[in-house]
Amino acid sequence: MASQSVLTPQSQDFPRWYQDVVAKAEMADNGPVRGTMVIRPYGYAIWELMQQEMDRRIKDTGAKNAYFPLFIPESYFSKEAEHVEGFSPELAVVTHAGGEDLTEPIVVRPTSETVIGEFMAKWIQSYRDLPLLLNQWVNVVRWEMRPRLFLRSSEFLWQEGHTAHASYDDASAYARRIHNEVYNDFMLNVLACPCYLGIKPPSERFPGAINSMTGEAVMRDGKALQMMTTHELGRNFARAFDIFYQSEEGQAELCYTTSWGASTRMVGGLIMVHGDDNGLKVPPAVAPIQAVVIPVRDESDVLEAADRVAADLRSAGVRVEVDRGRGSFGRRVTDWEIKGVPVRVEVGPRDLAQGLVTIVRRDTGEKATVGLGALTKDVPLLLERIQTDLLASAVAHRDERTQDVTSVAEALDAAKDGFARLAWDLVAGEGEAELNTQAVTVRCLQRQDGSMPESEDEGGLICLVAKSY
RNA sequence: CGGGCUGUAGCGCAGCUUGGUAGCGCGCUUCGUUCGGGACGAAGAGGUCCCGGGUUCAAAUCCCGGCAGCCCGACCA
Repeated sequence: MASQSVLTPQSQDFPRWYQDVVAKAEMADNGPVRGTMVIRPYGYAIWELMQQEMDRRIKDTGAKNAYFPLFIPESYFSKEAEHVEGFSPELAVVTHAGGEDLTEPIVVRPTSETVIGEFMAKWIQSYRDLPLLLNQWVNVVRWEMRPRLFLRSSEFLWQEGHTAHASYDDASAYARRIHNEVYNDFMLNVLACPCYLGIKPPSERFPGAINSMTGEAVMRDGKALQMMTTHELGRNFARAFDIFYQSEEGQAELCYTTSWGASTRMVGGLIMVHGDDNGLKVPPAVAPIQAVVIPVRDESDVLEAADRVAADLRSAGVRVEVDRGRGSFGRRVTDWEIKGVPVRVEVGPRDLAQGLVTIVRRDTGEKATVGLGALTKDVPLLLERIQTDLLASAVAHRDERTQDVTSVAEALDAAKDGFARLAWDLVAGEGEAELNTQAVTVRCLQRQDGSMPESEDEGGLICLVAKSY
């Protein structure tokens, strides 16, 4: 039997590896328009589980879901100077509709601060209306120069939260709560993707924000991927859209607003953090299929046993599927490995004769034989262990790929295959420009202890720099 | 927008130099044998050779003009 690689070429050529996995795991295809993406049912099932987990956390902070229009009058964008400048190059604009040229072009939303700002101004009258905490799950369009499936597509799905507050402190505290209790908690406990949390340097800030917080994950090849972002918008958008409230003292006051988002990019991040040359490794928390039962022979007693095993696991709360494919054993196993199903249960006559089945972990390849009666206890436990082990190995990989350095030159060297951590004072200004010449960017600023600074003015900050997707 | 490259079956490609019946691998369909780590045999289906024009008895192949896509930089969730 000739050995043959599932995925070629391998990790040396990472984007190509990535495309192969996405295609073979039946996650997504390129859409008919350059940069758009078709998400296939398996990829969407992962996204749905992510949505559920994140939506629950968002609602726990008191935010409510709503919906705002896809089409935004172009004039809304010009109301905030930095915002329009930042987004103009990547807007898709409708100029023609109903068989006529439009008098005012319509922008397909790249993000919804502007429309939502317009409505916040109408909805907020009194301090009693605050905080106003809104979220929406929608598609947005950004005409990027180099699209890549999941990581940066022209159209993508996301959650965008928009809130208005009476004070800077309240806005700031809420933004930090979202960043920690929603985003970081989700990344650690659901996606098992540890992120460096920090603030963006001014050069990388969201257009119109006074502060942008980020979570930067370390991909398998050492490059960075921004997994989510939370912006403090100060009073910039409130001023542009007249979002006032009447205070207890009867004064008209401008609101402080925030916005925060996380997108289908997380699916791509998941693949590139946990995947290997055999395909995906999907953490059990977001695995549409947590265990696949494979009858090793197409014989009725084996098939029946497989069905019983699946029924038992299902009743134990495991998302399970029986593989009734006709291919050879090896083919079927490989196909499930590519899809990253965390646990494989092999049901065959030799084991069955002794009342046993074989269970195999996708993440380590480790095999064990267990009694039929123990499965409903062992598989859920194993799924929990895989979830925590995936996080542990991602943390270890992140740390291996991060070097402490003491100069921009050393940082450039370290950024060839990972992150570099150094004093922000060494980088700010000319150092950042020098890094940029080698496609290395400042991913985030942190305090010495790794915690989130109030702002870049704090002094004594460190920065993490890397190449990014 | 700079610098490289490619358009031929669903996917990956050969054929083009030197014009002459549209090919290969994978995948797909049917039947049979298989099935504890990527099986095998037999038979089949599938084409606007990117588009337009030119040269020629004859163009995937030569000439001219378009268009599209990919990779490396600047943008970005």
